[in-house]
Amino acid sequence: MSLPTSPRPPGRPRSDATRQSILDASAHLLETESYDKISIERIASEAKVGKQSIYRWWGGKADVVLAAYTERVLPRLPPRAPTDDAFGDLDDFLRQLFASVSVPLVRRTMQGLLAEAQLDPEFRLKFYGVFVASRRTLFKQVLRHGIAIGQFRADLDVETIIDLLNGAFWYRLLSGSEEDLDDAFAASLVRSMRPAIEAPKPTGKSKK
Amino acid sequence: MSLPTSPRPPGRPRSDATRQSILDASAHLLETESYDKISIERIASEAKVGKQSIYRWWGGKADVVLAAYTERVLPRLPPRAPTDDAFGDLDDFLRQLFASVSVPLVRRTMQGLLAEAQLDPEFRLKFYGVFVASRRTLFKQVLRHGIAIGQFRADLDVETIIDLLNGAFWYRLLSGSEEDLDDAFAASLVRSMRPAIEAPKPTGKSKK
Amino acid sequence: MSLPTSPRPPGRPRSDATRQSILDASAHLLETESYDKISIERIASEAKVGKQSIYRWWGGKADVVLAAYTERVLPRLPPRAPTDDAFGDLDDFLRQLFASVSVPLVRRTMQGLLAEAQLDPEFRLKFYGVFVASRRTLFKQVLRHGIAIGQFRADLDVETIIDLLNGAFWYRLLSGSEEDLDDAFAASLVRSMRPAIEAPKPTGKSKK
Amino acid sequence: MSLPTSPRPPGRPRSDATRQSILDASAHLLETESYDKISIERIASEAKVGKQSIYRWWGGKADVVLAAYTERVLPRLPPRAPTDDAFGDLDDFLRQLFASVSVPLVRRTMQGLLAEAQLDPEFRLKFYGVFVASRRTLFKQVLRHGIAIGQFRADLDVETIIDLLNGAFWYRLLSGSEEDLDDAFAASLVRSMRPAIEAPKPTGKSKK
DNA sequence: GTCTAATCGAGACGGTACGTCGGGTCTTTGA
DNA sequence: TCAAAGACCCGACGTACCGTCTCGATTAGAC
Repeated sequence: MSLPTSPRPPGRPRSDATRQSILDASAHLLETESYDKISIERIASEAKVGKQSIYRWWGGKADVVLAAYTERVLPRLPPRAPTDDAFGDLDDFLRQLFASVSVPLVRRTMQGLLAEAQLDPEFRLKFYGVFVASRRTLFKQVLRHGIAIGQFRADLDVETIIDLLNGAFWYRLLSGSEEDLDDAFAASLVRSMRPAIEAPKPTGKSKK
Repeated sequence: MSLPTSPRPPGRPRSDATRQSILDASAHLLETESYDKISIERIASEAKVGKQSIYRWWGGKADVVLAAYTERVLPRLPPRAPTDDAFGDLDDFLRQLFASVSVPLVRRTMQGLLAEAQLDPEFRLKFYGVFVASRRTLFKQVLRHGIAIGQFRADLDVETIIDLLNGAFWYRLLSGSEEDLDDAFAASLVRSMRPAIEAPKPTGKSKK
Repeated sequence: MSLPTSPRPPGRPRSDATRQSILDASAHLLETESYDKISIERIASEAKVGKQSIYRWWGGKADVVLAAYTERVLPRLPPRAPTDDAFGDLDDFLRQLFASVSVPLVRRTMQGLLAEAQLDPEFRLKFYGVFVASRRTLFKQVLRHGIAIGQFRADLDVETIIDLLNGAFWYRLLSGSEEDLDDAFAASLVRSMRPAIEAPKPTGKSKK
Repeated sequence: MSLPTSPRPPGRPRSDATRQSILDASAHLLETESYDKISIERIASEAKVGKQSIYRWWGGKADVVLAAYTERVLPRLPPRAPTDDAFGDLDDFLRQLFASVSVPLVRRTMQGLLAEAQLDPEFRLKFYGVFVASRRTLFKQVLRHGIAIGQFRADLDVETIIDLLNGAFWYRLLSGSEEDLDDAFAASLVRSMRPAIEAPKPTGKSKK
C-alpha cells in the first residue's frame, strides 16, 4: 500500500543550487540591465547553467524574471495594522504602495514584466496574480475595515473604488514619470475620494 | 518677401506612395497578427518596400505601427457637445472612451504599443502623446464644463479626478479581460465618484 | 597514461550532416553560378541550414567555397611516376597541370577564390596553401628528379624555374582566355626552357 | 565638308570639374583604404557628386578606379633606350617593372583591380589592356632588340619567353609577399633564362 | 529671349546580403 | 532523470551598397 503520489520521482532530483543560481543571475542582471536587454542566453551564461535547465522549469524570460522578482526583489507590503482612523489607514496604505515602487530596480522590473504581460496573454495571468490580485486583497481589507468601523459609507462599491485608486496607481506607474508616485499624490487621492467614501454624518456635521 | 521656410529640400522627394504602402501593410498586418509577431521585415515585404525606406522615416516597429494606428485604425473620439447635464456628459464620455477600445484590433494594437512604451523610454513619450495626452484634454473639458455650470464642485481637483477615472480605464485595459470596459462599468465609476464631484447643494441634502 | 588531448569537448558535437550539407550546397551552387553570385545566404538556404552554422565553422564565403572546392571539386593531381625521360616528365606534368583547370567549373572557382585572395590578405594565405604550395612541391620533385638522373643541369635554380613555369601557368589562367592552357602551350614552355634546364653535354656540342 | 562626328551634342556639356573631382576622390580613397572598402557611394560623397554622375560615365567601381589609376597613380614606365647589352637591357627592364609595383598604393590597387577582373569578364578586357598588353609590347621590344643585335637567339619564341617572364612577375605579385619583387629576383630570372635566350656562340666559346 | 536637351547635386527608392543576436530544441557526456 | 555545454534551424535585426529614379537647378546651342 503506497501513496498514489510517487514519493520520489525517478531520476536525478532537481538541483536547488541550479535553481538558485538562475534566480541569482536574473536578479543580478535586473540590477544593471533593462528588462529587454536581458535574455535567456545571458541568464544561462551568467548562472553557468545550460539553457535547457531554464526551459525545463520555466516558460521563458518573463517567467524566470517574475520568479526572481518575487523571490529576490519583491518588497513585501507588511501586514497593515488597522487603526481607528480609516482614512489614515488608507493614506498609509497608498503611501506604502507608492513607496514600494520608488526603487528604480523594482519599477523597471515591473515595467518590463508589464510589457511582457501585454504581449503574452498567458503570462498576463501570472502577472496579474502576483502584481494585482494581492494588492486588491489588501486594498479590500482597508476599505472593509473603514466600513466596519463606520467611517466609510456602508454602501461603498468597494470594487469600483479599488479600480479607481489602484487604477490611478498603475496609470502613473506606466506613464513613466518617476516623481509622480509620492506622498503628495497619495494625499491628493484620499482628499479627492473622501466625499465618495466617507460615511454620511447622521447629524449633518461636516468633518471635524 | 519670401517665406523663410526652405521651399523644397534638395534631392528626390519622399514618395507618398511608399509611405502609404508601408502604413497600409502595417495596418493590414495588425488585423491578423499580434503585435509581437509583426516585424519590420514583414512590413517591408508586405509593402513591397525596401527596409531602408522604413528606417529612413521611422525609428522602428513601434514607430511605424503607431503611425499606422493613428492614420488607419485610430477611432477618433468625436467632439463632445456639452449639455446641461454634466454627469450625463461624463457618463457619455466614459462610455465612448470605453467603446473606442471595444474593437479587438484597436485593443490589441494598444496593448502592443503599451508594451513597447514600457520597454523604450523614448517611445513612451510618443505613446503618451497619442494615447494619453489627448484623452486628458477631453476629460478636462468635460470636468471644466461641469464646474462652469455649477453641477461639479468648484474646488474640484481636476487633475486628480482625471488620474482616477483615466487610471481606472487603463487599469482595466491592461488587465486584459475584454468584457470589463462596458457601459455598466462607466455607470459604476460615475456613481462612485458622484459624491466626490458633485457640487454641494446649497440648501441641505445631497441627492438621495 | 592518458592522452593529454581532451578525449571529447563538452556539448553537442558538431553535426557532420550539417557540414556535408553546407559543402554540398556550395559545390552545387558553384556548378551553376559564378562565384560572386554566391552568397552565404544562398548557401544556407540551399543547405537548409542556419547561417550561424556556417559562420560557426568558417570565416565567410571564401572559406566555405575553398573547403567545398578542396573536398568536392578539386581534381587531385595523381602522383607522378618519374621515368628516365626528365623532359618528358616535365611536359607530362605541365599537361596535367593545365588539364586540371580545363574544366570550366574548376577554372571559374579558382578565379573567384583568386579574386578573394587579392582582397583579403588573411584568406590569401589559405589560398596559397591550397593552390600554390602543393603544386610547387610537385614541381620541385619533377625538377629534382631530372637533376638526379643527370638530364637537368646540376646547378639549376629550382625555385626560379618554378617561378617561371608556374608563373606562366597562372598568368594564362588569370588572363582568362580558356583556350590558352593546352598541350601546345606546355610543349612551347618545355621547348623554350630546355636550354636553360638541360644539363650541358659533356663532350661538346649542345643538342643541334 | 564637315566632320562626321557631331561637332557638338546638344544639351549641357559634361563638366570636367566633376570628372576630375571623381578621379581625385577615387585616388584619394585608394591611398587610405583597401580596394574592397571603397564604394561608389563613398566616392560620390567624397567627391561631392551625385552617384548618377559616376554611373553616367563609368560602368562601376572598377571602371572608375581604373581610370583614377591610369590618370593619377599609374607609374608610367619610361621608354627604354636600348643599349648594346641586351641582357643588361632585359635586366633593367625587369628591375623597372618590379620597381613600378613597389609602391604599396600601386600594388594594392592592382590587386583590387585584378580581383575585379577575375570576377567580371567584361572588366577583364579593360584590365588586360591597361596592365598587360602594354607591358607585353615593351617586353617584345626588348627581346626583339636583343635578337636584332645578335645577342639573343634568332629562333627565340618571343611570346613564350614573355609568358614566362611576365608570368613570373604576376605570379609573385598575386602571391602577395611584398619583398619578392626585388632586383635580386630580376637577376635570378635573367640568370636562369640566359641559356634559353642567348644566341649560341658560333665558335663554341662560352660567354665572355 | 525663349526653347530644348543634357548634366549636375541630392537623395529616395526597391533590393540583396551582410554579420549578429536570440529563441527554443536537440544531442552529447557525466553525475 | 538532471545538468552543463553547446550545436542546430530559424527569424529578425539594423546597416551598407547596389544601380535606378526623380527632383530643382544649371548650362549650353538652336531658334
